[in-house]
Parts: sequence; C-alpha cells; structure tokens
Amino acid sequence: MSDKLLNSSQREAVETIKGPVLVIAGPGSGKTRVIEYRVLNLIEHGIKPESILLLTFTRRASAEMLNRAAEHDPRACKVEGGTFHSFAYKLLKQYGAQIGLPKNLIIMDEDDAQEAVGKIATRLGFSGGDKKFPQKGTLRNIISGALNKNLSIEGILEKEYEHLSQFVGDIERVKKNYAEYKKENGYLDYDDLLFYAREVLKDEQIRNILSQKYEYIMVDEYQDTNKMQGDITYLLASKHKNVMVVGDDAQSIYGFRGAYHENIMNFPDQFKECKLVKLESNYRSTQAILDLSNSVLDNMENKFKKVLTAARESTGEKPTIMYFGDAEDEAEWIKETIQEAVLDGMPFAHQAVLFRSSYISIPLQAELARARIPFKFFGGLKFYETAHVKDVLAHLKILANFKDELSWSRVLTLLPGIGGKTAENISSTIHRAEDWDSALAALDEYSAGYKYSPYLLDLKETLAEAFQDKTVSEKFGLVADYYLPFLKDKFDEWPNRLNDLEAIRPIADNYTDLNDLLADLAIEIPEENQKGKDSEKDEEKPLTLSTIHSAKGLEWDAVYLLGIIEGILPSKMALKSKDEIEEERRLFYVAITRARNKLFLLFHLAGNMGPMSFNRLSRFLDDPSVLLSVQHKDLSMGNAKKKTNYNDETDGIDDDESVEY
DNA sequence: CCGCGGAGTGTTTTT
DNA sequence: CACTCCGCGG
Repeated sequence: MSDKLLNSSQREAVETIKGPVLVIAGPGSGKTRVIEYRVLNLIEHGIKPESILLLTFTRRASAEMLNRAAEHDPRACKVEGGTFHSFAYKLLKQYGAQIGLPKNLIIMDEDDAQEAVGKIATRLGFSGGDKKFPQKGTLRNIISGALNKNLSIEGILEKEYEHLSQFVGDIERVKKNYAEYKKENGYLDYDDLLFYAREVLKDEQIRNILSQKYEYIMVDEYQDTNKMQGDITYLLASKHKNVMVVGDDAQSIYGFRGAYHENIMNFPDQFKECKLVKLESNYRSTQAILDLSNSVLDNMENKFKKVLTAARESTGEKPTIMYFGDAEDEAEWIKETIQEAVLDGMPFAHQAVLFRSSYISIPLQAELARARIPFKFFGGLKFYETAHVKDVLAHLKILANFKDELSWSRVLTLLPGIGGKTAENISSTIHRAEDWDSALAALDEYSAGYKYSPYLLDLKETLAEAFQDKTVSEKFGLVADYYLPFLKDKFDEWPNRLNDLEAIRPIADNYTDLNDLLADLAIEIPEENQKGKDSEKDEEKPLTLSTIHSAKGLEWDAVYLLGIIEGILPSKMALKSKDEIEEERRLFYVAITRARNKLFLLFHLAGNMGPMSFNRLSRFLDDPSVLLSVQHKDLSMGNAKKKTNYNDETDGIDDDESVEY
C-alpha cells in the first residue's frame, strides 16, 4: 500500500499489527503520517475500524488524522477518536452508574471548580479574616496538582508551595469537603473524568468488555499524558497488549499540568515485549534550522537520545536573532517582513508568530490590526470562558439540571438586589426540590415582597418557557434574548461581547441534546466555523498568532518567535526549579522546530518594568554551539555599544529578566 | 445583606 | 493595567 511513501522506521511502526509499540518521533518526522497509515493498514488487515481507539491531545488532532486516512479508505471514519477527557466522559456515561456515579453528570470547567472550592473554603470558615489562607485559585491548583502529579497534599505543598505548608491540615479538609460536595451534586471536574474512568477500568468485568471492544489502542503525544492517563492506557491494553504510543520526550511541555514523563519512560517496562521505533528523519525543516534544534537538544537532559537529520536537500538560511529597541519597533518589522514575504509568494497562512505567553503579543496585535492584516489567535482565554458566555451557559445548565447549584448562583446574582448570600438561600431551597416543576415552584417563596422579586419572576418565566419541548437552538435563543439587558448593563463594550454570543448560536444549532452541547463546550470545543475549511485557498487564509503550547504539532514556512528574553522564555514563573527551566527549554525546542524554511528569533531591549529596565537575551541562546547556529541582526539604535550587553554575564544574576539601572 | 469604590495584587502554559 | 478582594455605607 504505502511503501513508497514511508521510510523504513515509519514502515516498521505502520506494519506492526499485534503487540506493544513505542514510537519516539522527533519533530517533523512524519508521525501523523505513521498514525494515518497504521489505521489504514489495520483496516486493510481486516480489523474492524470500530475496534480501533485513537486517543489524542486535542479533538482537532484526531479529526485531522482520521480524515486524512478516510480519504484513502472511508471506513477510517468509524475509528473511535478523541481526547482522553472525551473518551472518559463517554465511558462514564455508560458505566458510571456501576461505580456509584449519578445518572446525570455535570461537567465543571476550571472556573466552576474554583468557584466550588472557594465556596467550601468559606463554609469551613477559612477564607475570612484568617491570616494568609490561600485563595480559591491556588487551592484548586493545589488539590488538582496533587491528584495529577500523584502526590499527597503534603507532598505538593513541600514541592511547590512551601510557604503554605502550615495549612496542610486545613487544605486536606477543603479537599475532602470538595470531593463530597461534588458527589452530592453530581459534579465532575476535569480530574474526576480521568479519575473515575480509571476506576471504571479497574473493574475487571468492565475492563474485559472494553478490551474486547477496543482491540487496538493508539495514543498520540504520550509524553504529555499524566499518571491517570497512563494508567488508563495501561488498563485498556493490559489484556491484549495491542497498543502503540507515540511521543517525544524532548517535546514534553505539559509538566505544569501533571504530565508524567515516567509514562513514556516506563512503557518498555510495563510492556516487556515492546518494540521501540525511532523516527529521526526530519521532513520539515532545512538543515540550518535543524542544526540549531540539535544544539538545543544537546543541552537538554533528555533520555531517548536522538539526532535530527534533514531529509530535505537545501541547507537553507541560518536562523536569525533580531535585536530591536522596543516591542513597537519589533512589531513594525514583523509586519513589514510578513507583508514582503506575501509579495514573494508566501501567503499569510504559511507564516506564524509564536510566543510563550499571550500578553507579549499585544503590541503586535495592535500593529497588525492597524495594517489590516488578518490573523487568527490561538491560546489564552477562549471565548466560551469569558464572563458573558458563561452567564448564558449557566441558564442552559439549569435547564439541563435544575440542581446545578453553581449555575443557579451565577444566574441569580445577575439580578439586582441578589448577592451571594441570597443566591445561596434560594438555591438551597431549590436543591431540596424533587423535580423541575417543584424547583420552579420553590421560587415563588421569593417572588413577592423583595426588591428583586419582579426580576425573579421574569427569570422564572424565561426558564419555564425554555424548558418546554424546544430545540437546543430555540432554548439558546430564548436565554440569549433574556440575557441581553443584563449584558448591556454589565459591560460597556457589550456589542463585542454580543458577537461572542452570536458565535455560539450556530454551534448550538448542531445539537439535539442540550447535555451533549454543554459537555462538549466543557471538554472538547466544537470546531468553530467549519465553513470554507477546504474550499478556501491558502492565499485567503489568515496569519497565525499562537502560544507555543497551542502550536504543538503544527508547522509553517516562516516562524517568528517572539520574546527570546530572560523572564519571558524561560518564563520568570518557571525559574524556581531546574525541572521547570528544562520544560521551558523544551518549549523553546518545540517553537523552533515548527519552522520549515525561515526562522526569526526576536529580542527587544526595552523591559516592561518601567522606562529604565532592560531585557537580557534568553539563557537558551547562551551556549557556544547554539550561537554558532544563528546569525545576528541588530536593528536597535546605537547597536555597537549595547550589543556587548546582551550576553553580559558580569552582573552575575542569571535569574532576573530585567536589570534596572 | 447588597453593591460600590478603593486599594492592592500579581502577571504562563490548558484538557 | 486588569482583575480581585476587602471594607464600608446604605
């Protein structure tokens, strides 16, 4: 079938049907193609597509691979693909009851989880005037981090929050109460999805059913899975051992979220007869870009040793470090360079600007907007995480589950005269109701005599109507209309926000079940505007601006990497430990290996700590062989003098991004 | 008990 | 510089 299109290592991975395989796939080594062709190969060997399970990091990734495979063989569409979280949700819908979960599962997003944790801390009397008890966001991070990183509360405090060690006992109580609270209310946070999925799989009977159903397991981006995901993979495959995991330890960038590199390290121990395949030929980048990548790789403490070699002929141009005076000059230069490249035949869609954190792209965004250059932004706050969208969704969540206390609280506090306390009173009354009708009836108790009563009646009416036998899209319409006056009142720039709400409407139209819509919005975002996906020509597609995290797995002809600056990459938040700095280095590696032909590393001198602060070049460039692989171009003013400063080690501080004079 | 306004805080990455 | 928290007045 695919012989001509694959090299020998790729073919080995593709053609292995039975047994465990670990594929270590360097960037640009054709790993997507391997998965695509392996799916095809399995199907060609008579394996039912429904018995193949492909777990990936994002929905987009699995859809892309399966769509490509389906172009060769339409049966590939029937392969089951998705993220661990969506797969877990599916398992729990079917088997949750057997481990004591309620029928109706409500998925909490990160915001809900924080809200709930905060509520519990308050109830326990911790958050009040008490000294320095951590706030809800930190609490949630501690609790989640402990679970994801397989640590006790004490352990994680010791490692990451030493200053909070005095609160171990209290935080443990919050954790326990939070767990009970979720159980009572039927809530599942992101961690619970994985946790309970693993619980389900621990049941031998269910596990047997599932290993019969999914006979071939494939997992992509295995280096970024956490302990629970690793366990799930193991349990799913433990019986038949037909499991292929693909990953690259050098590209592990989700340690902060609990990615557990032991998963990939221990895979050969878990599956003794495992076949190890390394993909080291790089089909993406020029040798010049790979030289830099290899130097960065050399500085890494990674485990599966590898060297990237270019399959492409031309050596290409050395990556360039660009030096600017300030972010505005830099933005202007990027804008002009991108425009010139377009004139030279490299459309916007083939270029991307990458960065460690969203905020450093703000000056550029302004510049691009001024120049009317169309761009698409990836990373940062998603529109469905914004306050106004969550407001509307809260109403829908109530329709889906009238006991959803967090949503009631959100909906009620919108009303003038209702604050946290009143909302809690009302929602606890509702919580005692048996069904929807009595829940609404419970509102009557408050429907007269209070300042907020007329508003409450209005709310009740809207909800009652939307609850009727209506389509998801009608429900959405009713709620959105009801919400409009609140939107206008709450936000000065409401027209923008109205656009966001309008953007949900077409998504809602695609659903017949409200629960599915809500679950998908929380776990796997439905692709926005599918329209014109392929019909659109590259020339008409926009430029990409993306965080490095969101750029994983993608590639462009030209990449502009913003902020090669101490404190930005590596982030100043990550300077506490060696491990975190190493993760930043891998992030740098991921960024530069996205580029096919041209790579620019951008530095600007003016710091953001005031007019007298100056940036220093990122430590990741500070290595002889790394420096040999790049060229320099200085566009800052009076460059000759300042240039010596960039690598100035004499002040001896290597963990400070800005030096004040 | 609500909600306003002032003060303070802290600023990453995401399923 | 945006958002959150806190304290106070109504």
